Amino acid sequence: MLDVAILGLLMDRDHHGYEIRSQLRERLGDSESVSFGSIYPALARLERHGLVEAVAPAAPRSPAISTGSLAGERASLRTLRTSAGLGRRSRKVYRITERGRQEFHALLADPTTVDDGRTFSLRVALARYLTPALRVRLLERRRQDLLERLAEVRQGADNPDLDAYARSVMSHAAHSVELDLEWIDDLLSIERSDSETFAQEAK
Amino acid sequence: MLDVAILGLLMDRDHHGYEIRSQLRERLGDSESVSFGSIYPALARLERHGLVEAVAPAAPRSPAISTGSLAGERASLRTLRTSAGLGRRSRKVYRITERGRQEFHALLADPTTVDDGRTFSLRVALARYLTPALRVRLLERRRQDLLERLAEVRQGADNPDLDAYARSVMSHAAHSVELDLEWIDDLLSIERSDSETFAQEAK
DNA sequence: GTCATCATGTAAGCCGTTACATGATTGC
DNA sequence: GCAATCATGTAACGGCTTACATGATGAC
Repeated sequence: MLDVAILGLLMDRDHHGYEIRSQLRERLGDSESVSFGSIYPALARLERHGLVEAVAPAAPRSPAISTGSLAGERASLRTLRTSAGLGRRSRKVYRITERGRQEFHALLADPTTVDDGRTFSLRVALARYLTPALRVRLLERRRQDLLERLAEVRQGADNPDLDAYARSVMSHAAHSVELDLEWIDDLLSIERSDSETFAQEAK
Repeated sequence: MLDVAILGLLMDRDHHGYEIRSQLRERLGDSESVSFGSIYPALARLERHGLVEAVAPAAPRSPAISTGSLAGERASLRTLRTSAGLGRRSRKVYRITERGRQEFHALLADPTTVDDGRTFSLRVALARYLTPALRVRLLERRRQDLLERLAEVRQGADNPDLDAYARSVMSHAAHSVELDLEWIDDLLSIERSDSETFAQEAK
């Protein structure tokens, strides 16, 4: 799922690795920060697979004429790692490729992966890249899972075998799932009113 | 954290591996079930470390006199794997040892591990095994972390750069954290009123 | 007699972490 | 000149999953 998240951020604009960590929290709502030891290898892998590419950032002074020499190689690497005059140096900025965009859409819509809370939130945060029909499918699937979970934790909350602390955990879990369900129902009703507004989507 | 969870279940009563998975959900509120491929190796490891031991379940007919022979070894294994006449067979039932109890308390109270939502819930579910002071420490730590997270997601919810879906994720995350905080504050006020009721705890 | 459920276990591998190594830039 | 922050990367390792292999019991 890290791959979808990174590709999702790059759909918006170019990023360098260090930045991606904070963006994951700020834009995609990721609660436990992923470590750099995950991010850099992931970017390298995505680059090897041709889904992203390193770019020379904006305002390229001395446009890096390739001389074919070793010196030229080093120079272009330096250019690659030089930022847009904003002070910082030695950044490696990545851009998503066309293949990356295709892969992103495929991963985001993949019906075989079962969502937990984290991946579901990630997908909703990127839901503008899904079709209305895929959004509804995503939401309804999660809704079904949460209804089952709700029945389970409600039973736990009423279980007299459990002590007060364990019951409290169960009852809080129930409230938490209820809140999630309200959220999903809100999102679903928005999807439905939208599709009424422009009565055009294929049934 | 699987170790604490398993040991926590065994603090209550003996369990066999297959049962532990369901108990994790039903009694400890674990939302994503851990697989058997995790549980059995964990039990084997705990047994190697002497924290749990396999027991011959109740009503041990033919008390398994050790003959030293290979046949005897097999027989005692069979006894070990025979359940308390409740139909089921070939279960391996585990009991926590004294060292296991010590280790359990140490792990549960360990101040060096930072809790995420999952481990925090687990610890609260097992909070009856903590002293009042340790419970308060656990709750207050988590409270602090959540306050920081709340500030972050509230900013995200107000960020006009984000589209409606991403903002919705942030705003739901905020509500979710608020619910968690209410829960924690409830638990804290209970802890405090309890310690007033029996005004005895060392300050 | 065969299917669903209960039950244990192993092996391969994924995905992520921590710890380490390196170095540039900014502010004091 | 030194510390804090920004920035990239590697290596070792940990924990958990999936898939596989095996087998007993109870229900139909």
